[in-house]
Amino acid sequence: MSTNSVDAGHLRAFIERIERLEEEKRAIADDIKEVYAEAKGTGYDVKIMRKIISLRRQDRDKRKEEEEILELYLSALGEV
Amino acid sequence: MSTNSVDAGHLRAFIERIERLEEEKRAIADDIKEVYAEAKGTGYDVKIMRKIISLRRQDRDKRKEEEEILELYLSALGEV
Amino acid sequence: MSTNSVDAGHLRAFIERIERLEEEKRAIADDIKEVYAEAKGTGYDVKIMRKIISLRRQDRDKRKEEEEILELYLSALGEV
Amino acid sequence: MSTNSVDAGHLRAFIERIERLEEEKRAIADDIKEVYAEAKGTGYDVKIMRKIISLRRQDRDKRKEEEEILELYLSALGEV
DNA sequence: TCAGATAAAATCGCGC
DNA sequence: GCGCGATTTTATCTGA
Repeated sequence: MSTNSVDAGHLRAFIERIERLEEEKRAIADDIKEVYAEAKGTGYDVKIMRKIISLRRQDRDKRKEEEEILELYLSALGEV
Repeated sequence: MSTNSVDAGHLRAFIERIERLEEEKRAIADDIKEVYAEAKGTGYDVKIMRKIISLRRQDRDKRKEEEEILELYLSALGEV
Repeated sequence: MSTNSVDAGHLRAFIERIERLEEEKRAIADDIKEVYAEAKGTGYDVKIMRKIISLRRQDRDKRKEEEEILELYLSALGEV
Repeated sequence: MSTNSVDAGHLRAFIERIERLEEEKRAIADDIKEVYAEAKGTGYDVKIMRKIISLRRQDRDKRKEEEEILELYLSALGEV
């Protein structure tokens, strides 16, 4: 009985932590939207901006992956 | 020329702001995942947690919409 | 060779089925628009109608989710 | 008073008609999903299928638009 | 006709 | 690896 109520309190704490984090996430998503709106207001094309950001992210990911592969090679060599 | 470089700089600034915000968003998403993992580690069922959180979110959304429709009703009455 | 042409024919059949279904879907969407237009023509506020419909849909969805979480609870208890 | 109740009944009728149509629309959307699933089950790539369908739709739209422009030209000539 | 809101489709990411 | 839920992107619609 006591165990259950403690557990319930713990579960509630987890859930509220997640909800707070999701709220923060939503706030940031709104900030992003605002920046896009501001950029649009100064004449930039949002669709193009999204493409640029997407390409840059792909570049980063690609570079990171290449580094990881390099690491793998190096550690494999170390084990020879 | 000067105009273009200024504009380009401005666009770059917008893009970097967005990229920073997206990075923050990703960090929070990771935090959320960690909380789920921790809750799972203490024995809670993640699927049920998600459902609970989803239901609570629906409650909030519904309440918000009900307030909005009340506003709509009132403004509609005001126009009679 | 024979295999390819059969497969191509099969793919074509899938695609045409989907296109026909999408056409039906579009027709129904048009019907819905017409009903809204007709309601508007008899003096109803479309925005309010949409809100009402949205709230009713939320009710249904929430009820469905509540049943699902009940299932989850029961199955979780069954595993104790 | 009588007017209001009649109106309410009428509004309810409109809403229920729309809800029925939306239900049909959802059913067709489900059918489409099923066809995709079936195609996937027989080895087709859903992403590619979507591309094909999208391209074919664009073709149709383009052709329709060209026909409309042709109509415009012809009627403009008729008015000369 | 266009912006802003709404809804739909496509994509991504997770848990199982 | 697949289904499913969330997110993001695209298309549609309405009101100014």
